[in-house]
Amino acid sequence: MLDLAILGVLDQEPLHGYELKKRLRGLLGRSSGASFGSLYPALARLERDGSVSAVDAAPVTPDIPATGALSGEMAAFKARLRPRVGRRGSRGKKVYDITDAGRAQLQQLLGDEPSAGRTADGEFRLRVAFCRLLPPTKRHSLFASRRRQVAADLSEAEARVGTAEAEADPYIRFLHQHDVESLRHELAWLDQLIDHEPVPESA
Amino acid sequence: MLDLAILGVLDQEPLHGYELKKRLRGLLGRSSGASFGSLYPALARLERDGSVSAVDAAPVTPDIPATGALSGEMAAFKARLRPRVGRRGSRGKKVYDITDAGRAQLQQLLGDEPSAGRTADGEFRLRVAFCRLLPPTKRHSLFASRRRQVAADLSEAEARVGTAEAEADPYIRFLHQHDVESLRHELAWLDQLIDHEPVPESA
DNA sequence: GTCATCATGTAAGCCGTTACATGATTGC
DNA sequence: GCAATCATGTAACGGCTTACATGATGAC
Repeated sequence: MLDLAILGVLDQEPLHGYELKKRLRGLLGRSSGASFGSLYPALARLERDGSVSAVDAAPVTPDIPATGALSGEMAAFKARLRPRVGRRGSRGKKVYDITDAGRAQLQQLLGDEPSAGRTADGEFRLRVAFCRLLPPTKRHSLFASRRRQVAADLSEAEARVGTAEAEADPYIRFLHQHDVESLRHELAWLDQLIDHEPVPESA
Repeated sequence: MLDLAILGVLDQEPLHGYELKKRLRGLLGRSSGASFGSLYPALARLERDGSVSAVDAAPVTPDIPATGALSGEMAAFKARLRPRVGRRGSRGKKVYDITDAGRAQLQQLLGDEPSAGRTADGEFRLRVAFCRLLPPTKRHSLFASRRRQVAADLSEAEARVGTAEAEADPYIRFLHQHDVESLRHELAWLDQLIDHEPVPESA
């Protein structure tokens, strides 16, 4: 799943690991911010497999041709001149870019049916995030399948409200109530997503 | 975390593993339904540690004294007589009950501060579910700390809406929009929880 | 009698977190 | 110069899932 996330993000824009991690946090959405301990090994592996290629970010400033021995000081000088541009000195950073093989792998990861049952929460997020890469049919079936799952979960959750233990304990009741509301909200959101799609005639 | 869940559930009622798993599914809420592969070893460990005690559910029917060699058939016979009482034949089931040591451990697990950062989603659920076991002060600080976290997450999520990538891709936009709404909803829910509490004068 | 469900367990292996180790850059 | 942040990695360890193995019970 990390592979999917990495390839999907790099497909938009080449990035180095540290920056990638920040993007991933936004995508995987709180809770699961892939840690360095998993991210870097994953990048290394993807590089070995040829799915991404790493280039050591330019050790000299790109704008000005190297002036011999001064280039190092020049970089520092320039950095001091424009402190808030966001572009920090780039020595030592490894910028990763997706390769054709990587794009193929990404397509394959996205295409693989989520094996029927219970697609992990985070995985669905990812698939939605990279929806643009999917053909409309797959997109639709992704949403539909998720909708079924959420609807089923909602039924279960509704059944739990009004149970003996829910009646007895106000905190449990709060919990179940929140579950129901969240699921209803997610269902409505999914319907929005589905309605937004240009419906494919053949499902 | 599994320990916490198991002890908390058993604190309400002795159960065998299979039934326990079902309860756990309701508590941990979709996604994470502890599997047998983790549940049974956990129960075994808790038993070794003396936190729970297991009794093999009565191998002979309790109502009728064992009639020698016939007891086995008797159980089957009785089960056939009342098929829908819910009490199924109980041969081989191990019913686990929490011990005093277990209750102490449960209190300790609940009492341990969630170490500041990012209490996993599921852990918060559990702590809420077992709130009744907490003194009001701890309860309040649990809610307050969670509220801070969610509020922070909400800020981040709001910041992501209207970003370049969000503008470019409708699916990303949907995702971020949903994040914001969900977090707002959770915040409102937390406020309900907090308001519901008899406010302790000294925080 | 056979199939689904109930019920309990073991073993292998993935996946990821935590902790550790290192070093450049920048702000003060 | 010093601390904070940026940046990249390694190693150990842990927990959970998956798959496997087994058997009783109940419905049809």
